[in-house]
Amino acid sequence: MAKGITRQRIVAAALELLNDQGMDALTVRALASRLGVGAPALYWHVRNKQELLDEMATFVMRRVTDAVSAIPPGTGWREDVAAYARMLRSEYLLHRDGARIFSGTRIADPDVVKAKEPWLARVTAAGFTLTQADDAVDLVTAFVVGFVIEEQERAPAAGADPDRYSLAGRDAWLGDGAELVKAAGHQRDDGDPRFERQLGVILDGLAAQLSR
Amino acid sequence: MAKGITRQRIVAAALELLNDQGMDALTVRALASRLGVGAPALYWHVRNKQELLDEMATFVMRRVTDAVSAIPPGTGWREDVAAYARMLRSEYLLHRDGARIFSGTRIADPDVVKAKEPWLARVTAAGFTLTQADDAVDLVTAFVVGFVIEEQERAPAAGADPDRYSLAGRDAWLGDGAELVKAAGHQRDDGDPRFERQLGVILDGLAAQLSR
DNA sequence: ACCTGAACACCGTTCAAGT
DNA sequence: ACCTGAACACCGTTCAAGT
Repeated sequence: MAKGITRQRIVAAALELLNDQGMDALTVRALASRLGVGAPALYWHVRNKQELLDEMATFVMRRVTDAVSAIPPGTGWREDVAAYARMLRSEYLLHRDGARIFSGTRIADPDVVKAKEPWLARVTAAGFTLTQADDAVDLVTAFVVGFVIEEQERAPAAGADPDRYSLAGRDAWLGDGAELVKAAGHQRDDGDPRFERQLGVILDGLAAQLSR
Repeated sequence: MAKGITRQRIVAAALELLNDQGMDALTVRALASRLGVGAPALYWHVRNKQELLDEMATFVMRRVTDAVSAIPPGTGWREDVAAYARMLRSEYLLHRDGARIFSGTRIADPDVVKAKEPWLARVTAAGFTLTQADDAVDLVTAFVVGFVIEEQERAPAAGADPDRYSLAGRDAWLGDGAELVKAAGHQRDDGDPRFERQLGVILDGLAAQLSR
């Protein structure tokens, strides 16, 4: 029962392993032993590790597009764009080092790419040109990738220097001057509210394209 | 003359190696042999590879902040923000896999972080709150990181499947339907104009915060 | 068709020992 | 103080051989 390795089971196990142990522990050998086979066995089902990563990213993106597709029509472009951004972020956050690992991989399934179609249809119907709508997806995607990479990087890395992470420690590290930099650090709130504010800026910028 | 290894020389050589050979070839051993020493020698000057990467990223960010600091005052917040975005992108583009490698590293030099001070001063002077200015830096940074990761990923990876990269090949891969997705692919222009358009959206969004 | 065993050519890092 | 030689515990991947 432990055998009968399939592509899907490999991908599922790889995502579990990533969550449990993190990026560095996601090795072909560790993945194989979790599946109860030797490492070379995986190469029967998958060309190489990169193809495995692509498959993992495709799985995650499928969840994003499925969720976005489930949104009822007529909610307005702003909510459509925001929903995509939020789903992408939360799916990345679900997996350790998700943004770092999945960005820059290639979607392996055409259906996942094609899922952009209704999204583009809605946004263009709202008055955007096709190029503007396409830019909007890319802009939001780039923003989320960059945002979550930073977010996950800042995660509690065991054994990190606490002085660099506490506010007082950071102020001391910075030394004299730079009052605005320090004040900004103190006001800074992490996570959802910051994400929502910055996403709001992008949405406002997109809205400005309509009234021109 | 080949000896006398110093932290600076190590970082410089590492950046050269990255440019010449790419991310996967940036190994401690290859770096050491380029410097004419054995691999363990580097561990006298640098704690581990991560510290080396942090130092490389700090070097690159110093070039960005230097360039931004050189901008004469009074050019307006919009140009200040745009200049930062453009400098960050071009410095990343200067190094193979730059965005991927340097994102999620920690700045090692407080002076580089403190260089944000005049930038924050100018942007707040233009009417933004400190939180808005701080958000603006982060938003632009996240966008550039995400954008350039995608941009460098799409670079001519030797031995890639040309059918996935040519427009006709992509259309065939996509199969039937998804006319908007295909049309968007055909209209798509890469590089500078796309970057400028998307940056413009962000700038418009920031401008909207002032008129409220 | 699917998997194992053994091997190849590497990694980052440590540590005693040299100068 | 700075570097070498040798080693440790790993990597991703290949390939003949088994079933």
